[in-house]
Amino acid sequence: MGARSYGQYCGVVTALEQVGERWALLIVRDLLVGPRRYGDLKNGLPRIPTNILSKRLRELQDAGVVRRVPLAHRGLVYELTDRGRALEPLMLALGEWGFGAMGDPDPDDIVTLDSMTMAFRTSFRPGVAAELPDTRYEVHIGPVALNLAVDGGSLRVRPVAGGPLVRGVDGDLAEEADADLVLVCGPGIRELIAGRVTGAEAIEAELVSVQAGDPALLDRFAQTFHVDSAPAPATGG
Amino acid sequence: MGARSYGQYCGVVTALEQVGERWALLIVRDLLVGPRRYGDLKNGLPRIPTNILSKRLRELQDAGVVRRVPLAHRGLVYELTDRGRALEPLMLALGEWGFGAMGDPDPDDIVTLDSMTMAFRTSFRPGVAAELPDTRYEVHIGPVALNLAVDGGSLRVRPVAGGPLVRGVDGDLAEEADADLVLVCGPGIRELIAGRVTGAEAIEAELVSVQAGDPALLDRFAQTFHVDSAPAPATGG
DNA sequence: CCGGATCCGAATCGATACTG
DNA sequence: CAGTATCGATTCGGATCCGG
Repeated sequence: MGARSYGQYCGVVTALEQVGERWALLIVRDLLVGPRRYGDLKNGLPRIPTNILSKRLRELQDAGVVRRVPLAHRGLVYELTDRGRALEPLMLALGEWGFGAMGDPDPDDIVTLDSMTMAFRTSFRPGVAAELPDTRYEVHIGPVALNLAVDGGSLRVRPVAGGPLVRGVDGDLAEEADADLVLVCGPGIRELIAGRVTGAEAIEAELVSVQAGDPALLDRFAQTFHVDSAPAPATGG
Repeated sequence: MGARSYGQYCGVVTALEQVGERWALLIVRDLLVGPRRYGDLKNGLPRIPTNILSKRLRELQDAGVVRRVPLAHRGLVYELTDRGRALEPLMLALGEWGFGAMGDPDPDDIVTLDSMTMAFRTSFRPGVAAELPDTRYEVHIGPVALNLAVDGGSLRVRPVAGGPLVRGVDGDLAEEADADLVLVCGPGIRELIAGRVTGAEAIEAELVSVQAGDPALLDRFAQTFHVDSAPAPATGG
């Protein structure tokens, strides 16, 4: 038994020993979005030391969470195994709980494509969405631009091709026209997702700005993507 | 922003910064069972250095997860705030995922009352239990003895009064008679909870030993307390 | 005994530089 | 691109000590 073991025979301990080290779950978070190269991960986690990234990837492979896959021509990607993908419910629970503690960003906090992708997956409510018309949202938040396609009770999150707001200058508006609602927002979007403001209030307070589409769709957006600020503990304990 | 910050504006990061440090979630795990004194926590986590326990408790208070409550006469207990209790779904997800990676215990791994209590909460299936007759189980696993009272779709886990198997010598069998099934088991109980063996097979392989009650109830136990070895990832991503 | 605080060696982490 | 090597800064772990 390693000196760094928690020394208990318990599922929680086993989990923490496999994915509880610093940075490990953030690597998993990004890999839940899709396979990533070493450099992608490094870019998505700018403050991770490269030696730690390397070490964690080896540990995650040893734990059977991550797999190394050679790419067709050259290079390679890391991807989650089935066991790694089974961490998704845990990741969503973590993001949901953390949402309730988010304040305003520190001056040099960054926002990444993968973290926002998982954030929208976290707040997505399939049951509610299934009762609403299919809708496509385009959300710009800082340097990140995402396309959210709600289709029945399922959600697909993709980066907007061409990046944030650099389209349109040469007439390539095909995709933008695709979205029913195009939003530009900042951290204040939390208020909308937490249900602390209505769509109209969010626009009024300039928490979000509607670039295209019917502003009334903002309330549908808020119903679809919602996190309770004070999640109720599970019953039956 | 601290040098130890992950530097991202993201719910997962916020959560990890509040409860992602070493030992923090194990403290929360034990507090999910009930309020605990400093010495209780130290006992339940024998390998935690006392300075770390002290530091974590302060951090968890700063994060609004834990509260310090003076006791009636003297002493004090730590207890979870509402926000701390909201970590229960996360904890169950962690325990469930970790269950699938548990092997046999290391020679000096220990088992504690609180970790086993959370383990049974993790594997409890309210929906299944509601379809089955109410049942009371008494489970002895190493030094730990628990009483599991399944009542409709809810579960109550309590330590067996008097501790493990020291009752009976003086005729105090009132509580034991209360249980419909009394089990003594070791790590092999995993096989039963994972559904890899039937109740009869578990007895045959000596994974569990039935001290009292109808051995046929073992299958009801396995239906009630069950963890899928390969949990399916959530859909809709 | 309870609830910590203090001290110190060992291990880990973070930042930067460097290599196939 | 995909890491390894190195080294100072932190944190962790283990033990001891202290006040009530």
